[in-house]
This record gives sequence, C-alpha cells and structure tokens, in this order.
Amino acid sequence: MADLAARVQVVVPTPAHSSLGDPLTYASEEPLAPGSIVRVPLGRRQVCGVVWGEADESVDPPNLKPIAGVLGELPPLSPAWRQLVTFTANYYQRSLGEVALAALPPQLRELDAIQLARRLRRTAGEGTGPTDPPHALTSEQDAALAQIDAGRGPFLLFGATGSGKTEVYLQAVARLLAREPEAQALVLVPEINLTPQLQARFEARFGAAAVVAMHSGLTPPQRLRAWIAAHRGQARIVLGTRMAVLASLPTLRLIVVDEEHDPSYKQQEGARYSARDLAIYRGHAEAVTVVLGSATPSLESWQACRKGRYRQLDMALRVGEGRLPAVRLVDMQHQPKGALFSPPLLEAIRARIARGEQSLVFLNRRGYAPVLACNACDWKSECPHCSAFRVFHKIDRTLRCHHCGYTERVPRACPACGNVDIAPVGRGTERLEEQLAELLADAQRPDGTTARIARMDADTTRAKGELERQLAQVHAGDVDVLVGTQMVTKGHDFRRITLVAAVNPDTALFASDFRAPERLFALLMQAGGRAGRDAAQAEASEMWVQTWHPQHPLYAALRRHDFPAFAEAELKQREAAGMPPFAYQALLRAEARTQAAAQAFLAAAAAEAPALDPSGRVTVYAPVPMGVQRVANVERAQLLVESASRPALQAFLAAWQPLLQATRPAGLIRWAVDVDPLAI
DNA sequence: AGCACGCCGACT
DNA sequence: GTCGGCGTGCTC
Repeated sequence: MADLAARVQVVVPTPAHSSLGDPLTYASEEPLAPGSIVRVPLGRRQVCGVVWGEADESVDPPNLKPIAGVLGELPPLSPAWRQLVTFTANYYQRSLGEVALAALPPQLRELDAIQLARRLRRTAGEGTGPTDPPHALTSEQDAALAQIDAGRGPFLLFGATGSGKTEVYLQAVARLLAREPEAQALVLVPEINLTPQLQARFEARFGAAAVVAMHSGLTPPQRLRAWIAAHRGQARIVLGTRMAVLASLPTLRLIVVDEEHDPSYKQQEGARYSARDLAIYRGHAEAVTVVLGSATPSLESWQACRKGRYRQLDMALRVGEGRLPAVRLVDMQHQPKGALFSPPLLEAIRARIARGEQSLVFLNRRGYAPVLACNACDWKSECPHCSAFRVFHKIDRTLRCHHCGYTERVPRACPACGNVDIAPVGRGTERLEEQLAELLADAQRPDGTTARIARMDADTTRAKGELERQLAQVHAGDVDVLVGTQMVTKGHDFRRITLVAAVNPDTALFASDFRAPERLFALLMQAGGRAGRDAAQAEASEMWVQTWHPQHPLYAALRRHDFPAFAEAELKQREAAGMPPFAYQALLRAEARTQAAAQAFLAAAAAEAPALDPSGRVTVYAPVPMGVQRVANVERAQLLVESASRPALQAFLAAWQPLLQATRPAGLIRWAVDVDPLAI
C-alpha cells in the first residue's frame, strides 16, 4: 500500500446496533481536520462520512482503506456541532454517524468535490428587501423582549393565541441582528405547513435574502442550498422543522421554538430525538438564548419554570380588542340519544350561516367510519396484515388500513356469511360532512343560497397544493362550515370563523396514555384560538364542546381559559403517580416474526437489568404487546424503563446497549430504544 | 442499514 | 433445469 501517513477516524451512517457504532479508521495521505466531510469505502459501497478525529497510532488494523475523497471546499463542521451530534447520539442511543449524516442534506451524500464546487459557485439570488416595519408593541410584548435581551434563558414565552408571540420573535431577532450583524437565529415550527406563513412574515421584516427554510418538503437541491447557506454563516435566519435543530450554524445566537408543546418536535423514526429538548441543550452548550413559546406549554417546560430552570414570560392579553371565545359545554346526557350533533350546537351553526359567518367542526378521525360490520355474523373489517380494523372510506368505496395501507374495494356482501346487510360503525370526518349536509340542507345564507360545507383532512389535502387551495377557499368565504381533523386547528388564521366545535373529544379524558389530557387541552385551546381572531367578531365567538362529562376539571379549566390551573392539577397527579416530568422514561421496542420472539428478546434484555443497576434506581417493567400489536405482519412488543433520575436512566441505557447488541434471538427483525417517548 | 452469499419452491 | 424468496453475516 502507498505511503499514507495519517490515520483518521470517520463516522459513517451505520446504526448503533450493527456493531459499527464507533468511528472507523481510514488511511489518509495527509491529516484531515476534524469535521471534514469525506467519502469513504465501506464494504462494497462508498458512503459519506465525517472526520471525527485522529486515530490512535498504537492500533494498526490490518486492512486500513484509504479515504476516497474530501469535500474540501466546505469548512469543517465545528467542534460545537460535533459536540451536539455526540450528545444526541449518546442521549438517544444511536450511532454518531447516523445522527451526523441525518443532520446533513441528503444530496451532500451523492456529490463529489467537483460537483460540489460547481454548486458553490452558483450564487444566491437577490430577493426582495424588507417591506414590513416593526409593529408597535404592547406593554406585555415590550416586557418580554426586555427580559429576552437581558438574559439567556431558557425562556418560556407563555402567551395566549393572538397575544403576539410572533412579533416578539421577530423583534428579538431584529435586536440580535442590530447588535451582532453576523449572528444567526434559528426559528423552529412544528410542521411544514406552518413554515410558508412564518417565512413570509420573516422575509417581509428582514428581506428574502436573510431567511432560509429548512424542512423535508424542500427539493434536494433546495435543501442543499439552505444547508450550505447556514453552514457558511450566510443565512441570518434559519426557519425550519425539527430537523433544523441539528443544522450547522457557526454564529448561532438565538433559538426560538414556536408551539413548543407540539408532539411533532419528537422525531418518530430513526434517531428519535426531541428538537425542543435539543434546542435547550444547544442553547446551554453554545451559550445561545433559547425562547420556547406556547399558549399551552408542555408540562415538562411548565415544571421547569416552577423549578426556576426556565424563566417564564407571560403574555395573557390578545393584541387589539380581541378576546378568547366563550366556551360552551353541551351535556350530551341531556341531548337526544344517538345524536352526533346536539340541537343547540346545530342551532348555533345555523345562526352563523344566517349571519354569513363561518364555523369550524372537528373530529379526530378520518374516513367515513372506523369499522364496517356484518349485521348477521360477527365479521368486521379487520386488516389481514394488522391487528386493527380497516377504515371505511365511502368516497371511493374502499376499506383502508391506516397502519399498513392495505386497501380493498368494499365487498358487496359479508365475506364471511354472504349477508348483504353490512353497515358502518362509528363515525369519521366523511360521515360528519355527510350528516351535516343533511342537517343543514335548509339552512340559508344571508343571500338566500344554501350553506356550503367542506371537509379538510389528510385525505382531501394529499395532492400537492390542495391544502393551500382549500385554505384559500375558506379565506375567500366560499365555505360556511369546515369539517376536518385536528389539522384544521393548527395555526391557520381564519378571519371569519366565529364558532369552533369539538364533536366528540371525550375519549382523550380516559385514554390509557397519560399525556392524552395534556394533548386534549392544548388541542381545544388551539382550536378555540381559531375563532374570533378578528376583533370585530370576537364578541360573538364561541368554542363548543360536546361532552358526557361537563363537570370534568379539564373542561372547567378550559372554560376559564385557565392553563395554569389545568397544569397545576395535572402536575399534582403526575407527581403522585410518579410520572413525567417527575420521572424519566425510555422504551425498548422489538419487532419480530412472532409475538413470542419479540417478547423473548425483551425478557432477555430485562433479565440483564438488575446487574446493571445495583442501586435499584431504575425500574424495568415487563414486556407487553404494543397497542397495535401487529402491523404489516410484523409482531411488536415493548418494555418500559423508568427512573426518577435522568442520569441513572442514561447510565443504565448506556450500559444496556452492548448487551442488547449481543442478544440476537431467532425471528427478531429489529429493535430500538426510544428515550423520552411521547406515548407508551 | 446496505449488500452480499446461500440454500429451498414455482416458472420458461 | 433456472429465477427468486429472504435468513445470516460483514463492513475500518
């Protein structure tokens, strides 16, 4: 072999459980700076990797391969970025390479040095300059900003919907850039859908050239361009979804996490990180100001404020004359049996239609009905590949499995007994739309025409551009009643909506998932926030909740728009039950051919536990099948690990990892650890 | 995770 | 007789 003087350690995108979790050693003609992006041979293929350091001279593996290429035109990734990746990999039990490469734009993996050089020469367009001057601040906004200016936080900006949190973010960024023109700000939002609106506001304020978007909806070249602009410190403001928290930002000074309670911040596959938690870590490690914003903060963040770890900034008032809608609870026990819409709600919707106002009705279930059942035998529309029912979609007469996607035409007769009398059980948004159309057939708009009802959910917005088209329709006033899943409650600014109704939210009150009430409260508050955004209509705005438990404390707090009371009550329960945020959790998940094989792996893993935790600070529970036990013919089971001490849990997981790698029973397909799971 | 090699069922 | 199923093993 040629004289390759240097040895470098390189992280490559291999999973932690492949026994290739550690950096690999390669030969190089010259030393390479840590953080350099390289291409290296791995087995029979070539992969992208990141130089992590110099290899120990004493070890001399027999078959050192040489580095295949270096993307030398890019500055190396900074020590701070590598530290962030290291922390993320350790904390979430993944390999360095998997996290590092997931944080780089996918196209970077395919380019060689020459192709990259060509891309780098292409300069970015000018774009429009700022058009929107700073708005006048309320005293609450002013006070919040003063605090953000004075300290690093982390801050929790607790502001009602409509209290002007976005203006605080904008001016916090403006003040930062005025102070430090080279600084960078990172603004995170929960969903791709919400980036265009926010991007428009930031571009209007700072000019298009200052802002780049970073999310999975971009094309590969757009993503590469955005990443490079951030990495070279050219982009002043990076606006993105959770993935953006891992972006290379050499002069980062401020991180904003909008709607910090939103579950979308937790990645649900691969490295299952929480972008909100990593933002906090990054703020701490890189001396960066962090602002979390929400009208309904996560109980984790709320508790951190109570303990003085975060600084709470209150903004209780709506900007202008706006006020939060009155909450009306309909006691369904006093309504006609089996009615999906109670008469008073229906009446309220009619009144809105007659006045030319809009209503928003939501139900968190797609399709026409969740199950189709035979009236003669016990056949139900089970999915042959999953332990779940296929959902009846009337619109194209299909039965669709929402877990594996398996779709069939609805049978003419019962497949089991031949009976033609098969009927939908339960209801989804399609059926809601249909029933509402019948019930409101005689409702008249101010001009005497009939009411127009539309539905918006994942099914109607799947096609590209459909979401925007439907939103525009609502804005234009072409819709009187909008029916949808909870996607209609997120962020969209519907000016003419004066009634929001939750048709059947009770299920979350008694769900087995201990976070269900927290999510329900946030959902209902957010939904209520859709109504009465226009000050002129705020008086008439109402949030309707149909419930069988009108006396439930959650609804009592909702009625007063009293998140603090809800949070106090919920935290008290969590503390008594020893649940997060008073305990830290991790799940070990296994997928296998058979349920027995999945559980055997988990049981073997659990058997190792006592030796790893002699002080007994970590509790390992028994393996259980997952809620939906079988998906696409794969059996799934999981095991909960819990500790009151985060370091104890972390130490346990770190010690457990190599043992898990060694346990490989027959039939096991894969396994993964989920640290700080959102649902168990 | 890829991507190989390696042994058992239905097609030209 | 081959094409191809996916089970196990390896990658500096």
